[in-house]
Amino acid sequence: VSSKNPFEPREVVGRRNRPAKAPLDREAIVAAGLDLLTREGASGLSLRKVATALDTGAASLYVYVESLDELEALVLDRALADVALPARRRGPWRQRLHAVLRSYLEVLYQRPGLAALAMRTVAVGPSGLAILEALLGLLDEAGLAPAAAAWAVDLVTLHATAVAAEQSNWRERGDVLGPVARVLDGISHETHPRIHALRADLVSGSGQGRFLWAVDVLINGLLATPLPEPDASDEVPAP
Amino acid sequence: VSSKNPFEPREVVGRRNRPAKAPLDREAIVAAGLDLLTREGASGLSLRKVATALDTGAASLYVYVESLDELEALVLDRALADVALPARRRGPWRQRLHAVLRSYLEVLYQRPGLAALAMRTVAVGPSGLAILEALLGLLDEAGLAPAAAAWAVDLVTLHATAVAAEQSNWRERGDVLGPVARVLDGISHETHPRIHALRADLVSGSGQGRFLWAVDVLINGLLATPLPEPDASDEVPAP
DNA sequence: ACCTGAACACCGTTCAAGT
DNA sequence: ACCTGAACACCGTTCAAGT
Repeated sequence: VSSKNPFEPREVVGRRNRPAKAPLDREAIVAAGLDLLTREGASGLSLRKVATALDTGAASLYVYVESLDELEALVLDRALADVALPARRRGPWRQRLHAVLRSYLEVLYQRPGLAALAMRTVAVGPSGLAILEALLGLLDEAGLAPAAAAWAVDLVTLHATAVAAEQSNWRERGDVLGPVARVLDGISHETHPRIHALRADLVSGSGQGRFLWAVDVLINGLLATPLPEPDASDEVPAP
Repeated sequence: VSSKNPFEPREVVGRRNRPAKAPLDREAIVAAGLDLLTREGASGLSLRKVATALDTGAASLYVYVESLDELEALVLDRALADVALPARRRGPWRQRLHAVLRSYLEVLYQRPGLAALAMRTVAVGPSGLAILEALLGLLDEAGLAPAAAAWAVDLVTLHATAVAAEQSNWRERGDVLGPVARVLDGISHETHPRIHALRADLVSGSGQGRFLWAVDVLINGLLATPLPEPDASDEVPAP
């Protein structure tokens, strides 16, 4: 059978038999999810789109993944593998701490929608745990008591995640900060004297500069603030 | 016509003519939205559900509201009207600052889904501006330079919002912190010595206690950290 | 055991048609 | 000017039916 004739019906290879396409697999699902998220943003990570990318139907994914929530947690942890952790214990701890947090921020910021995802998911996969372990080490080097370091690591990662989420949002909608600045410019001195006076300062500075300043605020505050007494009641910690 | 007979067909009042139901109106739409959000959580605030609550179709809302995004911003600001701001300038500023932030946290925390909404919306409505103005005053009392107060107010509200979002999330899913604690308990001392050692401290303390401690960390850090030089480049601020 | 299509119960937004 | 129903292009999840 000479099959050079272009008009002859092409032999339709069953989609299932194409060796190029990896068979369905938890790994492949997570990889496709992260890929879609990176390329299309928050709305790209849906079970239906992941399924389409893998040449199947959404229902088929449920064999490998319990729900969209679980897939999101897996995608987040896979992305967090890219966070650069300090290899050796060299140089000032503050610099290394800055570097880890900046890397974390960047990983979240580079994938639109990933930060929002991190806000609603506790990262306890292998990558998340590695970051946690590294941060605990750095906070120990900083001189924090172990129990304080435990609370501090939460504070510091929550801050970085929130900043990434806020900024990713602005970017995804296109408005960087312009509309806010315009609102602030319209604020009357009579009703809101402080906002009026500070209207420029409120939106000043680059995201990067403000983030690193905030990290220093956190570090300096942590060094200056002891844990509250482990009293049974919920009292205000002593200043 | 004696209409006491219960079997007589009730006179069906045209839905449009019932005086009990307020006519469509931006105010009514926002009120219905906040009501749904409060009672049903994040998934309660949808254009279709608001429309059903107001006895109309989703399309009708577009006369009064540009999009779901705009409705969300309006609902957020209306909810923020409940935040308690200090009436007079009495008592230590730190206590009043704690009180404002705790009230803000509570308002967000009491309406499931509102915190997540606040994470993706800049609150520049009347209520949001009133809170901003009050916080700027308190940070001025604390002794911060005006420009520092401008950045600080952002840092402090972002933190409170993020904490509310994180905790609302846990509550909405039912798992308070148990699953995380179980994961941490399974962490090996060999691979993650610090996480293993601190597995109890990482999840210890009440949300309230941790929040107030974190606020003090922020305040103390702000008092100890000057703004970076307004250099053109994005340098790390001096510690 | 794995995969599938169809169905269910939802979304935001648009638009032609009515009053 | 305001309201409406229907349509469009999506969702996550379930389930009976196939192999």
